[in-house]
Amino acid sequence: MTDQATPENPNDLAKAYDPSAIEEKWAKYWVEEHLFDVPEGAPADGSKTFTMLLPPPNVTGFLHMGHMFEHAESDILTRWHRMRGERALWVPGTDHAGIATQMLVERQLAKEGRTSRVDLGREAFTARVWEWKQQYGGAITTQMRRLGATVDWSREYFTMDDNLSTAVIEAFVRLHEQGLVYRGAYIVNWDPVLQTAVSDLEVTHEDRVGKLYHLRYPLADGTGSIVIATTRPETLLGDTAVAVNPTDERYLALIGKQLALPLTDRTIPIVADDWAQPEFGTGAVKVTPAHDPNDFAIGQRHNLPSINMLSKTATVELPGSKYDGLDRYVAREQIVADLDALGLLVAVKEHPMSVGLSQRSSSVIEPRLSNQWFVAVNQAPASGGESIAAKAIAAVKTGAVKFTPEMYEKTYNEWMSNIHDWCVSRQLWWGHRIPAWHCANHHITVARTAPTTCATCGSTDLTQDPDVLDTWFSSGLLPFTVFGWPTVDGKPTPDMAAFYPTDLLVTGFDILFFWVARMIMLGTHFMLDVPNPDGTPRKLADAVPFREVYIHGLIRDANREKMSKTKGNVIDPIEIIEKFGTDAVRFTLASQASPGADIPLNEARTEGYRAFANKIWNAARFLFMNIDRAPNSGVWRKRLAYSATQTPAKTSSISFEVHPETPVESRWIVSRLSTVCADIDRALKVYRFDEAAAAAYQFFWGDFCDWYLELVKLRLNFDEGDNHPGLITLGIFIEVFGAALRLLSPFMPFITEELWQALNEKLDESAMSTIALTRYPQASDFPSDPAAERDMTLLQDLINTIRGLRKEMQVPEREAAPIRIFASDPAVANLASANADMLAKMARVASVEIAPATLHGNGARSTSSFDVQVLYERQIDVPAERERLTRDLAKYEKGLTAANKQLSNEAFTAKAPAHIIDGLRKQSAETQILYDKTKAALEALPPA
RNA sequence: GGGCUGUUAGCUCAGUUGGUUAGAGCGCCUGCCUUACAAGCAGGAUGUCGGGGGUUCGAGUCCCUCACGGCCCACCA
Repeated sequence: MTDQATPENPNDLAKAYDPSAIEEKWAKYWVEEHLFDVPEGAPADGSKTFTMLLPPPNVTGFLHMGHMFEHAESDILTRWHRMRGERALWVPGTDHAGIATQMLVERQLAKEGRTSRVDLGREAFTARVWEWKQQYGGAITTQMRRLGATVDWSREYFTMDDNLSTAVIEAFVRLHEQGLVYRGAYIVNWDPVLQTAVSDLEVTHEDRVGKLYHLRYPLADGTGSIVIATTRPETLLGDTAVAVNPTDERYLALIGKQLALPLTDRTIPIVADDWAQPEFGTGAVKVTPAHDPNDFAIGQRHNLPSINMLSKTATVELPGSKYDGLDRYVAREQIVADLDALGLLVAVKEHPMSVGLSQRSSSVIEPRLSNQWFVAVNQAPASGGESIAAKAIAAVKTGAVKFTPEMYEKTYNEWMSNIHDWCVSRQLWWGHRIPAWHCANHHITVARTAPTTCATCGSTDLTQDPDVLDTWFSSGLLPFTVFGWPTVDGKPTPDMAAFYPTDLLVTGFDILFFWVARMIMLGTHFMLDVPNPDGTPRKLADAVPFREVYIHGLIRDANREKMSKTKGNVIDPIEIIEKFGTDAVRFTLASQASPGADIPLNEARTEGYRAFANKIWNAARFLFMNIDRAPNSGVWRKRLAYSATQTPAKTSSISFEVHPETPVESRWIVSRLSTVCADIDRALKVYRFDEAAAAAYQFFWGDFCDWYLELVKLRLNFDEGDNHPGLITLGIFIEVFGAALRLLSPFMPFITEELWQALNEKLDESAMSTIALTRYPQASDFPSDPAAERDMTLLQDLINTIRGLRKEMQVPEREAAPIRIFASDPAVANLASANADMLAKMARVASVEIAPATLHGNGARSTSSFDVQVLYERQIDVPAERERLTRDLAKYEKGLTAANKQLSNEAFTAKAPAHIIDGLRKQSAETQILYDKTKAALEALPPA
């Protein structure tokens, strides 16, 4: 704790809150004390569990604002559930991130001027990647520790850990056994820079203006020609047909004829296929089965050969051809020029098109025919049952998995219903190697461990498939592999029994298909085979990887722009944290977080929440100062003892004592506390972090500091012995403050921990422990007191009215002035006289005079229940007062007219619900009073 | 081509199933160093709820339409 005690400030907190002085200490404490580690298996005491999997960041990654946002939301929920007495488990880990990591190490090699990965060899290269991983990997998890994320570090995993790798192999082999994995030559998205296939999802599309070339292909018999249209003329070298639509009358006569393919010595047929659209281009399309997915399909339909004419690096690969070895774009220009020279270039038109780019390398994807491994997602397993996609669709349709916001269910269904087989092989070295072995006779043996002989021909000449699996294949298994799948005996492990299905997944929509959908597919597929803990067969509803998915928005900059390095508008979380403190940043994020909503980050807002932290800090200073002043009495110590023993497990038999003679502000604040507890719980249940944060903020600043803390200054007198009401008030003050800290703790863990422990220390509580393991305040813990709330509201009205009047009359800030209250209701008058000290403190009232009637005009301010005058020599500013009254009058008149018009509408009174009509009547009556009063006051003003 | 989504105060956003006079933070104006806090206190101003039409006793909220944004999916040579 910082120690800047001064005679003026007889407490030991610094005058302003300095996050940097305390955050590291607590971050370290939370980790080192293993406070959030969760033991294996179900809790012995039968308490509920709450389980989440951290979306594993790439091992190469650094923390950005998006992580911090996601982690803040997740941590708020985890802390909240934990404080509610649940066994909260948040499992962290990192992903080996095949492509990203391999790229990074390759780049490093290049920078060192060392040999390429190919020269290094596979074994040495992967060793090098592991080395890199040990040394630099997992920067994010280090940063997470500093930010106080309450994950269970004892369970931290890496997707290439031995047990997880074994599970990946098991999953692949089982899919193969079920006939759901196959290998074949298909058109895939080829990244010529990374030299690997990538899945459809890893291709992003960009609109560009390209060129559409019209090329003439002469008939082989010399009787004519046909003009085709293409955007990629270089692929002409791989053409094996030209297709026209069977209904296209222009070409009917040509169907079946042979064309002399220009620049080659090959002839190719003209085929009829529906794919060719008469309206597009010339209506005739060249068919290149090896380099276009549609052409591949046409090739299949018409039994056309495929000519693979592009290499792995997208250069022309046609030995003997003059174009052999040319880059695809160089070849394009060359070929167009050559065709032009031959008079076969008919036209070149600008053509808007969408170009497929590799998400990782940004290179233009080249569709390429190659041998790849696929997961058959639409096929029923050999052993029976439904396809992977069917189960994944059912999981969401039946509500076993729920999305927030709900609209993502639609997106998910749409995608899942049109899903293609999943290309899972990658031509990389870093990742889980595919457990398949090829023999010299081109047979493939898929096995859990390296086989000695080929399963088909018995050959012993075996080499393992060089490819590795898509990173998302392994991460898609995580919800059950982290809990011990596959199990030796087929029964669930204790962890699986306790924590699967997990309760919630917090993630962004950017990995909805990549990861969320894959987890649902693989979870429902594999876990359906694992029986329930009691031995009964598992149902789909309990095979799902998580019961709920909460999808958050994107972090944007202050102008709602997406953050990107090229735009240079990236906000570094560490920087902003150093500037404002972790709690302030967390609160900023929470205060704007509602399902699906993007977060525009602007510093002004964070500045405001830094001020909020400072406010909390200073409220503590004030409390501590009073504790120091107070005699060492059991009265308030009992209060704190009560507070400190509030463990999450204690869920009942709690009663907070408030005596009827306790001053109104204390009864009021306790009642408000009850309400705000309910509000926060309600909001967090539906992921309205913004509403929860606003409720906590408003309560602490608006109610607790602005009103309670000021009023309590009237009560905290300790010079009359042990049972003085001041001590009772101090006890309530301590308890409400403690509860407020606990309420805020999930949102602002650092400052609340610091102050909670400081408070405990101050009260010599020996059983000190982290605030994170105390009970989350519940509405039922505190008595609701409608009478106190009503009285307090009236007093606040009175004080606000007097303040406004004083301001208008320009009564000097420090000068007290007498007031006169006119109220027809004696209860109002009584309340005012009984709380004259409150009025004096809050509105500088010198004395209160009561007049039993109402007053119209004469410099009074009015509400519907009272009029009040400030008795001061200075006259009110007549023109200003007239202006204000005129404005009010117009407002009331408008409201009155509208209300009365509606009330006299028979259709309204006949159809509207009673409470609406009553409400409107009441409002109309009140407005009428205000109108009359205002009108009278206006008339009473001296003439202009 | 298909789908989703947004437009509310100068700025960034709330506004639950349609219901009483639309809110918050920041910013702005005025006055205060009032012993927890100037990262503070008190008071104040600010809205044709994107345009138009419809349903309804009643619309920021539901429907249609237009305008301008944003996002996702897709095998348009």
